[in-house]
Amino acid sequence: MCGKRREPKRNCRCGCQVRGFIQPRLLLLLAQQATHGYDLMDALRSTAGLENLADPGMLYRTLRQFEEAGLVNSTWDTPARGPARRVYQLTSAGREYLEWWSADIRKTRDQLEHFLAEYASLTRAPAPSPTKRKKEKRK
Amino acid sequence: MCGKRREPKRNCRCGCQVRGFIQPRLLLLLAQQATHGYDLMDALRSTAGLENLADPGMLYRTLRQFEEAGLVNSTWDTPARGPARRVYQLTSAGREYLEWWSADIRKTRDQLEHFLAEYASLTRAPAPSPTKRKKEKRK
DNA sequence: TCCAACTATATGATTTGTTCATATAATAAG
DNA sequence: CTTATTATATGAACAAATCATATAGTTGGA
Repeated sequence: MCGKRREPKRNCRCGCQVRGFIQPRLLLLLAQQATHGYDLMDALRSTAGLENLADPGMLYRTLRQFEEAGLVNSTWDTPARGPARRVYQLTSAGREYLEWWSADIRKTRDQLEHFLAEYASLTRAPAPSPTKRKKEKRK
Repeated sequence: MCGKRREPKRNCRCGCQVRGFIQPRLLLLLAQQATHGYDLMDALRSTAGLENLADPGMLYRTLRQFEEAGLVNSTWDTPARGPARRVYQLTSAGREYLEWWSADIRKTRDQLEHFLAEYASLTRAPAPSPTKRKKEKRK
């Protein structure tokens, strides 16, 4: 199902995507090495399953937001050849935020794990006896 | 960071959320047992970390979309006491879609796992030697 | 030399998903 | 007779993601 079952789009939003996953990905890449937007885009594109995170629009906007929020600093790099590039480097606030993200992502992973376990137990027991969900009356 | 660092909201969207995660959750619940919206809401609310998926607006809209897409059928149940309730039951198309979702969620979990592994390796090696990312020139 | 492809950054418009607010109605409890 | 609970639902507002497009310098080839 894709909303109203329209024509298949080039980049269908259907399916499981982690909201804002571009943020921790970028922070992690910048934690590994200070670099510029285009390079980050390349890095995302070459990571399996993250190709669609590499929309230039999202990417550059996110980097600007990071800077506004003080998570990164940027300086212009004018290399001998090629156009100028804005190089971003993580601040300590950015590192903290990355830390927070990783804790958050751990929680989300646990939720997905929980879902998968439930689904597996369902498919193992093909004839589900109608197990009534109890609803505990509050107070 | 929360967009533009505004006042804390009651249900801040910040953080890692799986886009559309209410969909597989509902399908799984309905695969376990045919039931109505309010009961599904209760079930979601009692699952840790999924409380905010239980917005009535989202929930009822999603159920209607499911029906439009042929993933569920609904019938009215008018119990001896209490207001009428629309009971949803999963169709075979719905079961297929749930299957597809579980495969998709597995992928997402793997991505999160990959992120966490990378982050862990970064924090294990506190002084990151500037490991240049190679960019393979395409043809 | 001109044109295409690549590197690099950026913004506007639109769509979709989520949240918030609110409406309805029947029943149950005090 | 008022309030709380059960139950379904819609409209408005907002946020995130996508799609489309703009720019400009560089590199390589015809």
